[in-house]
Amino acid sequence: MGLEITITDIANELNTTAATVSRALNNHPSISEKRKKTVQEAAIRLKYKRNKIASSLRLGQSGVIGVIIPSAEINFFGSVVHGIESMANKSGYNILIYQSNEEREYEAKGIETFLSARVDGILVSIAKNTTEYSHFVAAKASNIPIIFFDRANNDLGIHSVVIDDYKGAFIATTHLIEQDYKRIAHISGPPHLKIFNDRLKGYMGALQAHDISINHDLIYQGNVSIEAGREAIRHFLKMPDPPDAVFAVEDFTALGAIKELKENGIKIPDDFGIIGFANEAFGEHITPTLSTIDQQTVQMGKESFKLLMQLMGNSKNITIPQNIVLDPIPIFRKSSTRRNQ
Amino acid sequence: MGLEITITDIANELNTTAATVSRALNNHPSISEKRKKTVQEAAIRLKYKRNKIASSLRLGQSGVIGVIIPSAEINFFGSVVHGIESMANKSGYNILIYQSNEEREYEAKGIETFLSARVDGILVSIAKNTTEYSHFVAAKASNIPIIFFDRANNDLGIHSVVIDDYKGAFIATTHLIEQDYKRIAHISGPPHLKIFNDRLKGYMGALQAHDISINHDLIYQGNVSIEAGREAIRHFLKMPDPPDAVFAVEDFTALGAIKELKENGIKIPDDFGIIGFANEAFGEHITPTLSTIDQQTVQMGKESFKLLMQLMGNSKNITIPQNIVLDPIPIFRKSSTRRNQ
DNA sequence: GTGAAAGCGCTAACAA
DNA sequence: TTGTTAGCGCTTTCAC
Repeated sequence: MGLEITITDIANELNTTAATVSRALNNHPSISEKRKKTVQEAAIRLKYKRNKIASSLRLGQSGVIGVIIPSAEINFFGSVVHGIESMANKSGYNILIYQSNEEREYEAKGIETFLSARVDGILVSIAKNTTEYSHFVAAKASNIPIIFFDRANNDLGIHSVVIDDYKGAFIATTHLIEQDYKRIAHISGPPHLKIFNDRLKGYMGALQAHDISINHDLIYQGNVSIEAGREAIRHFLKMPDPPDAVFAVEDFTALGAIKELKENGIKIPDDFGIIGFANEAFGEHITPTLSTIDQQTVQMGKESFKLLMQLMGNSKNITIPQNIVLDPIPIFRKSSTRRNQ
Repeated sequence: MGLEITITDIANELNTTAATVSRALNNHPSISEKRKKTVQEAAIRLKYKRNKIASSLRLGQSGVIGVIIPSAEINFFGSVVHGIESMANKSGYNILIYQSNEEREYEAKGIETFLSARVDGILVSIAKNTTEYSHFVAAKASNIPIIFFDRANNDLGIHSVVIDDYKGAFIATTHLIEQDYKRIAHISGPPHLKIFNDRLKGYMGALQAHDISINHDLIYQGNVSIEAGREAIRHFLKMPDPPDAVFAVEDFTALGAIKELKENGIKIPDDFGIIGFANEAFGEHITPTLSTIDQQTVQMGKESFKLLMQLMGNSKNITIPQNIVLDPIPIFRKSSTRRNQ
């Protein structure tokens, strides 16, 4: 550093001033075309690269968006980040990534870092282990546009972009009903997380909508993992009157269920139907292929950025928290589609 | 903006000067402990957040690393980014993400953006469609530390961190030989990409090392996809003397091969052995589980950042390009492990 | 141990 | 249409 070409260098070269060069490079209307041309040429010739740091300091905006995700290793977030970045890129914004590792401490540090970096907006998917939200409240108080995506909290007056978990679960369960399964169970996730609780409610809502009474023995509470799926099936198979279908809270749970059922010689989908949630990549490659609910990850990223753009444009105008809810997309594959239908 | 608290505000509050406050906050040795304490307290009380943009401008370094990846949606890169970010975070650096979408044009724009943002270093995995490298040469010329990871080009004098594709392919092929498969084929990728060519060479090297002659009819050139795997198998099965095992250049290709073999009623691994490359997530969940070569993605991210740190520390000292080569890790599962062994 | 003053590179109000 | 001047918030040299 220090040896970089500045607009002053260009100005000296052309016997003019930094102000004129700045205006020419920024396509200011009051600069003659001839001037613009000579300045552009000199800039290229001297290999000038605008110093965005100086520009940001002067303008009071960085052109950077901060994104906090639990982990870049999780497919889902990579996919959302893809949506965010591609949209942001079109609008001239860059994306700073921070991983919370599912811990509140890192999450709070991420907020601090972003505030310090003077990002123009923050996108967050809340860490699993976050139960205390003052860092978000502080961010909101400091007046920076902030939006939750996927893992949101509606009690903080913070905008959010999520998918309709209730609806997704409702669709999934209804599908099992329509496939003529009679005793439909649910493997749920930790109930303190809203997304999982909504899926449980969607399951119950679908049963009720079809006048099927809810049997709490058919609801197994797991912790969203392959092993939880296996445990649930082991538990169900011990019952005198076991279920003949399962809506699993998440694809990995569904996968565990499938593995356990296959090991017990139970035929899927003929004797047992399975549907998951998330549309993980493996779903279309396992046997049987897994029915699931797609979460519109890329779209979620794009919508999140779009909403953020609105907030950054006129944060004063949007006082009521916007909660954008995306439609889940059902993907019915073999694990829940009976041949004899 | 504009209403943010600055060190001048703190200085006024404490009847001192910005210089002293700056020094106190930066733990400068010549500031008394008492001063430091009062300044820290005032900073917290006034909710001061250091303006990193101003600091960066003054210091001539941004504390930001630019990372260019083909797409955040691809698992592999999410995983590497995870490694980079977690390592960088520990050293107080932040990560700017840019997606090339496999196009040279975006890649070049990413370099421009990063140069303009005055990032302290750049990490790139080259886009598939990049065949002209002047943008990298320009970056190198402008003296910014730059490193390729995974997809590298050794002709530009640019440092790189990759895995040993030759060795991985050698191990995979040797494993098939040791499992007593007799006619071992290879489904390769586009030969102009070094990583795929290295795997082809590793396949051939392993055969030669075991005194098995190379039969070019057993090398099918595909384009790294599920469909390519299927096509290859269809092609092989038409042969009068078809192969009894395949080392596929990549897991998705192996997956296509497995699907096609199963549909033809061929038993894996008894009558046909398969091994892939990449350790994609689906591999351990399909039937049969897929043998593969792990690419050490997280480690690759960490090593890349570590090397970058060295370059940023003393770029003058390292004149010879460093090419770090990580060891691939074999993962042998059912698709290539015969029961009768 | 602290203050005064300058400057990083850019942009914008004001003046001409 | 262009130049002058000031200042964004921070750090650092030099002086005391």
